[in-house]
Amino acid sequence: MNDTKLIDIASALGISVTTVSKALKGYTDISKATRARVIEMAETMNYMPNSVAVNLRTNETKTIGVIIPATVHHFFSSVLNGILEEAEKRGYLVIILQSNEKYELEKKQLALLIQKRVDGVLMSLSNETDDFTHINEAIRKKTPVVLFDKIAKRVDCSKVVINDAKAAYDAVTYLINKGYKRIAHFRGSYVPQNSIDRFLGYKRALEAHGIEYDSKLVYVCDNNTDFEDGYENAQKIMTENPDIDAIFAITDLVAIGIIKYFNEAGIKTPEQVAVFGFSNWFMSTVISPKLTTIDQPGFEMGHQAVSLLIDEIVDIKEHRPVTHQIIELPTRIIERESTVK
Amino acid sequence: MNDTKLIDIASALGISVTTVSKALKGYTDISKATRARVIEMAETMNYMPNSVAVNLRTNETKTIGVIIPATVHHFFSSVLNGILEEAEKRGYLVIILQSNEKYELEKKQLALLIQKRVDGVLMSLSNETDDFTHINEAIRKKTPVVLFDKIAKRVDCSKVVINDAKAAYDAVTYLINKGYKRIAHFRGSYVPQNSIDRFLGYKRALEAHGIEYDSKLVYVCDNNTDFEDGYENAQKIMTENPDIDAIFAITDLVAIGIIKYFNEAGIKTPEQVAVFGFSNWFMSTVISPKLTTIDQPGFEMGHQAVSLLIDEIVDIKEHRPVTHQIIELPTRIIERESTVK
DNA sequence: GGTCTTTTCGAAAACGTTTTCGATTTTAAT
DNA sequence: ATTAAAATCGAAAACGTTTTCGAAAAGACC
Repeated sequence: MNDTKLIDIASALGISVTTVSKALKGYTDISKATRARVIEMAETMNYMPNSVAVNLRTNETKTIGVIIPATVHHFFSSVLNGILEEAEKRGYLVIILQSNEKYELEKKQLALLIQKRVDGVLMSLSNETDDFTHINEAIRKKTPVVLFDKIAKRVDCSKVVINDAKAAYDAVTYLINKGYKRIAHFRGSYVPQNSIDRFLGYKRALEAHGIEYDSKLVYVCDNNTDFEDGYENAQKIMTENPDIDAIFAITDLVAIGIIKYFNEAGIKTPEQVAVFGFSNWFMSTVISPKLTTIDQPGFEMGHQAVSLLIDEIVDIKEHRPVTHQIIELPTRIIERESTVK
Repeated sequence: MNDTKLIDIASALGISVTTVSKALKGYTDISKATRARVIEMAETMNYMPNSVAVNLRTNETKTIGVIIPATVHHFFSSVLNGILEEAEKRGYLVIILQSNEKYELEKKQLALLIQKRVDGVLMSLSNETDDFTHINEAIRKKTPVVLFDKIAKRVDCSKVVINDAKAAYDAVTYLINKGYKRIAHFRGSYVPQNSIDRFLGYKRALEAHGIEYDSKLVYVCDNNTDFEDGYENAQKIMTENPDIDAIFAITDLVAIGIIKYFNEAGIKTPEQVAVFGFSNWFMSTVISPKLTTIDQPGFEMGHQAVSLLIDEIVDIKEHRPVTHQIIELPTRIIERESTVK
């Protein structure tokens, strides 16, 4: 009920709060004897330091903020798990905020986190964000920021990403090597960097292997209900371009929508049309046929992002020079049934 | 870089910090004129109150803690979204912790949150938790706790739940009415209340409709990898009890594991064996056949839990008597393909 | 102009720690 | 025994607010 404070221990022992504080924190100018007494008394009185007071005095909160653009789902839930695990390991708490892909909200939330005196913030940008002064402002105020997944190249801070263009290039190259020739792409909307990069990777892979790029084979999935998008566009493409033999989808969810339509329409996967996903979401092993996809290491991304951030926090604290790193996590092709005849 | 504080505004204006503070907080004993000057100066100096100092002085942090037992996935991601949305709306930040179904961790994390001086905590219990003194202790220390989903009946606090027993009863009754006679149950482990209640609902529905309960038809899924559990137990039950005609699974994920095995083994769903899930997880519409399930309103649950918690926080703050409520959210059967021949 | 009320402001304490710096005591050295 | 060095402790300031309470100034009234 009534928390015990330093002064309670002090008066119970007839010594000063200074001595109690020092004893508890292991200062060397306290005798073994009194330290032992303090520690024991602290235990019996069930003392727990008041974090808020400590925060005020030490000017650090052992808390980091996280801003993610979308609802906690699929890929971001993996990232979040990685973040939570690593933060816990390093003794930090994490405050989560969702910007819902809105720039204004993202900006407001970042300000809120700084006001809360978090020691650093992790963020993945909203689709709308094309002005980065709020982030630069945070960095200028000595609140370290590290960006992950949806980043801004122009912001000078640490980042952890995958190479979307390369991953997409690899995927399409894989399909070409497997003998597929008329490869469609179900892309995302036009703004986010990921969507653009994956599209570019697709296009370059085609061109690099002497296959002419045909814009009619690119369908846009931008309803934010990836699954439905995949389903409907699959239906559409099979009437408009029935001669395709493979689809590279921007997301596993889109791919699963495609497969579902194919299953219902009696279109054989991969015999008639192969399907390639992106992310290696858990469900891709459950669907039939199992989905070939790109493994996007969300958990690892969360891990690394926290690690980078906390390293920077302690560097700043100890007045060491900070160095910004860009970690590019490797992706790899997970070959399953949806592309092997 | 260097944040402006009250004293900066004060000295810029040649007045006291007291006056500045009061002006900013709308105290009535400050003249219109000086208030205007203060507010303007605060704006131009870009003043933002130091939350930590405010927290210390006011003894509240406008922050709530959330402890969930499992990794942010499936059902809990919906709850989390509901929590985040409602907390944002009411001006609270949220700190997330995962207990990984471990009692010791849950206990430690609760203590951590209290030490951090969160204004309240939301928790869903770990599977291991059968001692509730840590929770009672928190409540005794005037940190309100509200339990959701995986609750303990014996703890005196607000709760938001579904009626697991009734939902399960309804599900099994539905199966019986559909003509299924030999209905198995894939249950969860023995400790969590949900698991118990769903099992009891299953058993009661059988008995209420003149079907003898057969303990051999109950399989336990307690590996925390629900999907695999479903898959393996499906394999097992078809050799041990090949005469079943339906399975009521404790979770959509278990159900999906079952369906996956059936699909691979050539067992027709629902013709040979019907499958009934629980939660109405998004993926249940993607699997073939689409899964009949119970809709469990996770998002709404998060909403209500936050609402209850914050109401209690302000009641305590204003010294009003607190009243504990138990909100039971309605569930409903979502009929899909896995149970209709 | 004097009294009384209202308006407007600020000094100071408080929240619970941490840390500097000096004071006192003990031990070591001669 | 004297002095120097080491060990042990505590007073006080500081972190940035909020809020109480009293004081001063201004306005109202006769």
